[in-house]
Amino acid sequence: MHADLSPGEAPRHPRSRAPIHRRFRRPLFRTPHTMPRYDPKRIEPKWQAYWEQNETFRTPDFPQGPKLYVLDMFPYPSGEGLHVGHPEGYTATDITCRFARMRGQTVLHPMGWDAFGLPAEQHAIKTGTHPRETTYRNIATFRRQLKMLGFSYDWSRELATTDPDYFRWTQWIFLKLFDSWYDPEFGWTDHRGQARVGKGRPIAELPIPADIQAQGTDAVRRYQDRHRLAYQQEAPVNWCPALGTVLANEEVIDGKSERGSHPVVRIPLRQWMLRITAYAERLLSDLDHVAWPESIKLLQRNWIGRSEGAEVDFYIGTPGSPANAAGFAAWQTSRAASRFPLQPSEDVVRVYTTRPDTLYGATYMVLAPEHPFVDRLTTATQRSAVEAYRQQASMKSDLDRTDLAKEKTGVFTGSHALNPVNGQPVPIWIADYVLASYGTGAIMAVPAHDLRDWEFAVQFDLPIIPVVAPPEGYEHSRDELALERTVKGTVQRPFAGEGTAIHSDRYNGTPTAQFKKQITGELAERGLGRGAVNYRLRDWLFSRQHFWGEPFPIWHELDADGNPTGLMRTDAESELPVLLPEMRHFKPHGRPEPPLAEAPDEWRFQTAADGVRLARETNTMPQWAGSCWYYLRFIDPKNSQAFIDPAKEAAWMPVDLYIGGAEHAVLHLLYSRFWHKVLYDRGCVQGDEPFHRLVNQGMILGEAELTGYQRANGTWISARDIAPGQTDEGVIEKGTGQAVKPVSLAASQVTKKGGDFVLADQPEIIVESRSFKMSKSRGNVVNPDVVVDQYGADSLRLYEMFMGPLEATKPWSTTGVEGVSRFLARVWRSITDEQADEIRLHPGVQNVEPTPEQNRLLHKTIQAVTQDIENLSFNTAISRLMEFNNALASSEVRPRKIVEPFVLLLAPLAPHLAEELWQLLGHGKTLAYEPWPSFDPRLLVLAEVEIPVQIGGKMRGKVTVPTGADEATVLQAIHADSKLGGQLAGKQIVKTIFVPDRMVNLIVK
RNA sequence: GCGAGAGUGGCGGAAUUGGCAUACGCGCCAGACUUAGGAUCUGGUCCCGCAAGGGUUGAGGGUUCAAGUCCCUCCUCUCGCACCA
Repeated sequence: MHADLSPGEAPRHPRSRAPIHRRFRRPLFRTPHTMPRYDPKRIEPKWQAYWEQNETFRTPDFPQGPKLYVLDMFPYPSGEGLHVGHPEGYTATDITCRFARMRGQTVLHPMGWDAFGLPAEQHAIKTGTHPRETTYRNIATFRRQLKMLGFSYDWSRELATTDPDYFRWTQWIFLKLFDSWYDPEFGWTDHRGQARVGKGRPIAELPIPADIQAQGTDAVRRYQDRHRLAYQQEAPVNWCPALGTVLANEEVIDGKSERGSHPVVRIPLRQWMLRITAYAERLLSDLDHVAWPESIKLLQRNWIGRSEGAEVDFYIGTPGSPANAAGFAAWQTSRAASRFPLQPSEDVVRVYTTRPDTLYGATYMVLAPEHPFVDRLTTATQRSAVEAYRQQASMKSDLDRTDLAKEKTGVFTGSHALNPVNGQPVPIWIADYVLASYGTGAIMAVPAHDLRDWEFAVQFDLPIIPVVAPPEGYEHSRDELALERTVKGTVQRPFAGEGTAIHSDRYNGTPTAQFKKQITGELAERGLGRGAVNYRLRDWLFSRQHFWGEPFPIWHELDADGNPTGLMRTDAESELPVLLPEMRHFKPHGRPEPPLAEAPDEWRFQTAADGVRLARETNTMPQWAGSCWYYLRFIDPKNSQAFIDPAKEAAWMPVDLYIGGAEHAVLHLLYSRFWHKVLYDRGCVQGDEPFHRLVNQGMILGEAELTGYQRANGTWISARDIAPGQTDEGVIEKGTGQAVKPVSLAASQVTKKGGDFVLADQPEIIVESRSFKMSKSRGNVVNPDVVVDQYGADSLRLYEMFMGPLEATKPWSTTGVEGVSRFLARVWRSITDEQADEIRLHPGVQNVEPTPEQNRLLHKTIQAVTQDIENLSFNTAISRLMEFNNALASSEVRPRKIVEPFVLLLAPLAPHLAEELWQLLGHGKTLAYEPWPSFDPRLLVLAEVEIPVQIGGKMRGKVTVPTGADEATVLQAIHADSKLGGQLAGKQIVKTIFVPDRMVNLIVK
């Protein structure tokens, strides 16, 4: 896809050249004896061993003094090993932790492994290696790599989600979810003392309706099962018959399997669901209590997708007796008495709408193809068409169905419903643009005021009645204009905004907002509708058809024939963990069932004490499960009595700083918050939000690449003339549609012209310059092992922090690493004696008082570095340290009083080098708990300041005046200045803007 | 399409939140030490101009004594969502 050879240039490997030369040549050409140069290969393992042996970063069970819980999103230990993206966030947290320790905080900073997951299982299918083996081998690699980078984790708290000691409690939490129901009306007071309504409660407290009670214990159990936060439902899965396995959504691309491109069908399978929707409102409103980036909060808000509107019932008559005027009248009368029922009755289709004010414009209805009433509403003449349509729709995934580019499709059922406000019959259609899983799975279609309905109505020639007049001077949106049509010479357009009611009986003239409120109230009074809130958020599909996941602690009861009865039992808490069975073969067995269906019988079945045959649940939990609560277990990782000791939980939670990739902005963070809230409701934890402050580190891209484009005949073509996007064949020329070949170019072949890069010998050809996401296929992945080998861990850490703001996306640059590596070597040389044969202090490092200038710079640096680290602005902290070192290196005398604090300032960022220098300065133990240097603000003040002078808003010069000088003194200095005074001569100062110690602006005439 | 964020030297990026634009690093140029240098050190490096001076923060407009920073219009890029009634 990407040609690697640049014309006329020998192939070149960007990373391999310089360092090899340096390693071999430097000692050879050095002066006779080897000088004690900066040597990370010696220093770094030495201090890593020291920290490990002395348990320097071991965290006590309870904080002594102020606590700080700093957490990284723990990695999935892939077979590829650590990526340079990982150490970015990890370095940021490590700096924060080291800094906090020096400031006297007790820091909890743990690391672990999100170790269940598909790749290990796929590897097992291919090679027969047990996923456990692969996983623990990968973990060992990751652990080695992280230790090599010198992170100050408390490794005694390490955990993996695959450890039975860990997933024992994952299963335990599942049982809590299974044992809970959500009571939306329960009033209580939260830990902030605020009154709340709605809480997760023990299932034993679920009120059982009398009619259910009367049907016996099995009925009661089924009723309870329907209300649990963990419940079962038939849900479609991606079944690939050719591969004989069920696929995850991300393994399906365009309806075909990612591997092999085999067709994938959607078939319903019994699935576990978690009722996260019950917590939608709290997940939304509690975002106000956390210090997260607004953008992430917004993402979550959009994902939850709250909307307000109304539910309205449309009368359809009873099965066998379709809607008629008499039935409609009777229904209205009975509804006025009974009010609006919680569950829709058999004689209505219930719709959800955000625009109840457009009820008079509803000219048809649409049900989702899966709506339970479709069968009964389909008339004989329509039956075959409806069946065919439903069949077709069931094959499509949600993704296919929501493909916007497509025309709307649908089929008439043959039946009609009656509009509750005017009794008008409206035809009932089914169409896949209505989703079964949102709202009530049915809509009233108001084509005049909904773009989707408009499109559908035009497609199937259904009536369009405008019922809202746009406000005066309304300009139609681009989308509205795109759907414009002309009927008998009149232009018609949909209008989706708010305005004033027309063609709506006595409501005519009512503004939209008022109309909504009014009609919702009136419908409610007549028992025909009610105000309703809906969420885009769906319940969480919590089961996977995989082997390498947590087994569910659930048994299914079997009848005499060995068929499941639908009733369930749980494993007792004391029987946890439920371990995975020992299996040898991981190959798919060819049936749409989980691999665990092949487990040995002794794992699969048992007979309960009461003689009932039980079959174990064979689905496993998704990878999200283990990461939902790991932050809690880190606080008390070895506890065998409880998932966490409540006293420790109270002492350490919440997580004060959580850093990780933005790719988890929605799902992981939403799922964790949900579990935490359930645990909170059930009294297992004491706060309702787990992560106080969240920061997303940006992505690190590969090194910038210059790309030119060449036609088949070898002529160049400007990047401007390349069609946007790519096809399978590669890149296409805009005008001709001809395929062109991308060619990597060397920097020497390219120059800058205007805002573009162009070919040096053909300046009319524009070349593309950009960085790409690191990927194996592109070959631009940077391996941390290689970087550490060549430059050392401190250099890698420092470079990743120096690249730019933590949250920004930024390209890798090998020369940039060399730059920071040179800085560390300069620090080494400014404190050690490079002339000596052995390592010793630089002769300039003396026990003398610093000059006022040196002292001022030190205090300025302390102030700036302190602030920068607090703000996670590590790039500027590093540049401050560079400035300081530049000054230090250029002065003959380097007083200890400024060298020592400088080493301490460097310590969080480059801990190995700092420890080594600290030791060299004569200190006997680690600097990890040395007090952070403080600064004296009085020392920051200069005796004199240079003030910029503007005349008429333009910079004209500068004057030097005593600090704090008043306006008159400064003006005097300006007039005395030869240049400035001259410019003012003969002019009249109309106005003076004076900012003390900052600037002066003179307005002259 | 909708939502969010971002556009500053050859490159990564700074800029007391409206007050000296381009800190720091890379790269490049020159010099020093050298048999040699891709090590190290010194100096230079936004653009035009010999200079005086003028210009410059994606483009255009506005507010202000003063705009990279605030407001409006537009362009480009990145990320997220995408028939949610």
